[in-house]
Amino acid sequence: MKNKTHNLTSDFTLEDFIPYRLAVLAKSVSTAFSKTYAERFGISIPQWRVMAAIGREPNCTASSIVEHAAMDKVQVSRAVSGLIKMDLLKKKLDKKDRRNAVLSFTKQGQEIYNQIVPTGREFESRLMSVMNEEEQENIDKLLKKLASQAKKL
Amino acid sequence: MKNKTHNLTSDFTLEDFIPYRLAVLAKSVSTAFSKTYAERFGISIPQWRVMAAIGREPNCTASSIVEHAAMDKVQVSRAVSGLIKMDLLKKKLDKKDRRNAVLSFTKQGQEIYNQIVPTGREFESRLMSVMNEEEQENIDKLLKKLASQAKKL
DNA sequence: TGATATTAGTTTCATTTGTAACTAAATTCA
DNA sequence: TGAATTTAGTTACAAATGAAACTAATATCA
Repeated sequence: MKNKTHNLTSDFTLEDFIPYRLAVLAKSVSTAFSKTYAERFGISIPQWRVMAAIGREPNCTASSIVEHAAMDKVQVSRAVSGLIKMDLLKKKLDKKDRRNAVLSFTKQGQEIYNQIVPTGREFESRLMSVMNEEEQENIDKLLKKLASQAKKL
Repeated sequence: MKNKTHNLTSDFTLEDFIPYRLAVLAKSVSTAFSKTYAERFGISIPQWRVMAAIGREPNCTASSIVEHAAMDKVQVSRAVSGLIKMDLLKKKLDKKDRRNAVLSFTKQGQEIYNQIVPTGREFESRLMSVMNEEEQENIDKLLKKLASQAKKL
């Protein structure tokens, strides 16, 4: 590992800077991944997340998606309304508390979800295929550490 | 490591999905990092990258920034023009080839750069402080592998 | 030479995203 | 009860981003 203890501005290299590297990597992964489904299914990245969240927890509310998909309520609202227009989702008001809207797949939406998940898994496994088992365990652990630390900063 | 070999959609969890985890982590790191300089210096993330690139290679052109900062030419153009308005950068046309504009810091810009780099280093080292030396070497190596693989997908 | 293509960078316009204000329903509690 | 607050979700407006068209300068080569 390079010595990174400096007092001045000498030798500062963007390419080695972790926040920059994470941003570039995440963007490159997201872009490549979205190409595996964007034109095929006509959905965006936030819509993919919403589909995944509903697949995991059918009949959930938008608030539950906010909690599980790292999106704010505006993003969820927009993604959901797009998916409803595409007839992939339906929503019905909870009779007990009419603020809550319960979300579920339409028949079509369920079919697309069933195709989307294996596509995602395959992409992930191709991405991870450059690492052996031990390395995969390591990256899992290290990303967790970083994520937890990032939230504190 | 969890078994991720499935045929169907059972047990698909967004929280465990690497493309998602990278996106969430990168965003959380970027947001936290930009808070260390955004209001203090009044610059945006793309502007930070441009400052870093020029600090590394003074008197470079916008095209050189495109190559070293993972930004497209529109982003660079906009960031540069903002920094010029703020009087942190100046640009002069190359007499030999008047398409090229050579970029350099103003006195003010150099001063801000001199503060910005230690701030970035400090942020990075706080972020990385949750990992020991070996783990830091590992994450460096694994992010490189992932970045290289992502470009191929 | 001069028509065509390439390169550097900017501008324009459409889409996306973020922030704040808003509606509607339910809850709290004096 | 009923006024004030909270919660769920939407809408509206501003700022950021992306894609494509554009300007200006240089290079290519018939």
